Amino acid sequence: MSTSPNTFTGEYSYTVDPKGRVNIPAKFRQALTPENNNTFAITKGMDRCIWVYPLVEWNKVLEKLRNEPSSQVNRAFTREYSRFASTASYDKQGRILLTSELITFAGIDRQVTIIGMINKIEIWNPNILKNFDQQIESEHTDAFDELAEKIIL
Amino acid sequence: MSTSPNTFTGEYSYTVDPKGRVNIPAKFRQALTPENNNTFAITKGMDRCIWVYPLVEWNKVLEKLRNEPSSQVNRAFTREYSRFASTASYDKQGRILLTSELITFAGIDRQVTIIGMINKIEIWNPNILKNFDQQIESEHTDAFDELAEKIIL
DNA sequence: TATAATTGTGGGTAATAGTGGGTAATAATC
DNA sequence: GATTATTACCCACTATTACCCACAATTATA
Repeated sequence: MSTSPNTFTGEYSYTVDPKGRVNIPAKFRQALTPENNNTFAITKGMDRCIWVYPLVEWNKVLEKLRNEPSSQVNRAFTREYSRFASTASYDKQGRILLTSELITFAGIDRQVTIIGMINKIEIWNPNILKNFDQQIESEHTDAFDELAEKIIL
Repeated sequence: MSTSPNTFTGEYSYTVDPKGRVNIPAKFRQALTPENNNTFAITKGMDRCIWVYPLVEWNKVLEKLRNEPSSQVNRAFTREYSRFASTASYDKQGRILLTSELITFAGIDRQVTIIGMINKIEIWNPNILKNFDQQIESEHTDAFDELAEKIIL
C-alpha cells in the first residue's frame, strides 16, 4: 500500500451512531502497522476534539510523561491527560467505540469531521471546528506564513 | 531515459473525467523513481491550483511537520495543511484520482493545464491560470527581472 | 508509408467501505 | 438468584471506489 506507516492525512466526514461508534477511515486503518493490533488509544485533545493515537504512538507519549519530574504542575497535567484515556480496538466494520465523556467534551452530535494530523487523528464536531479555525487563522496569520515558508517545499 | 529523476518540466493539456480522474503526463510518470511506488501526494496549492508531489518529496514535508512542537498554532497549521492532502497511485492508464474538495478549490471543470514545477506538479483551470499570470506579471515585472539575473546563467 | 506501440479517454463490474440494527454474552442491580 | 442494563459480536443493505477492458488518437518504428 502507498500510505506511510502510522501516518495520517486528509479529512473525512462520518456519523457517530446512537451507540457511540465511529468509523475510522479505511485509509487510516490501512496505515496502522500490525504491532498496533488494530488498536488505538483515545483521549481528550488539547483543542476541543478527541485525539486518537495508534497504540505505538500513544506509548511514546506515556514514556515521555513517565520521565517528567513529579512537580505539582506535571502531576496535574498527567492527570488531565490520562483520566480520559482508554484503548479501543475497531470491530469488523472498522469502527471504534467512543466514551460518552469524550463525546460530551468534544460537543459531538452525530456528524463528525475526522482529520489526519500526521502522527494522530482528530475527531471534531464540524461546527466547532469551523469556528475554531476561523478564530485561530485570523489571530495568527503571520505565524501561518512563517510556518508555510519553513515547511512547504 | 532523458528525464531527470523526480524532476518535472513542461506544460500539458488534459481532461478530468466525471469520476475525477486526470492523466499524469507520461513524461512525468517516467521521471518518477521506483521508490515512489507509482504514487503521488496531492494537496491544495498556495495559489489556486492542485499540487502533486512525488511520494518521496511529500514525506520530507511530513517529516518537518512531525517535528514541529505541538503548540496551538502549529496544530492549526498542520490541520489546515493536512486536511486536503492524500496519496494517489496512478492506475494502469496512468491516471490519479482527484478529490472533489480539491477540484472545487481549484475551480476545475473538465479541462486542465498541468505544469511541471521542477520538484512538484501543478494542476490548473486554464482560465484561472491565465488571469493569475497576467495579474502577477504586470504587478511584479521588476521582481521577474531580478530573479532572471540571479538564477539564469 | 504502413504498421506497431504507446498514450489519453471512457465506461462497466466486482470488491470494498460506511451505516444500521439484531442477538448473544457480560456486567450491574435488586 | 433473577432481572435488567450494558457491551461486544455478527449480519445485512447501500453507496462508493478500485480495477479491468475497450477504443481512439497519437507517436514511434520498420
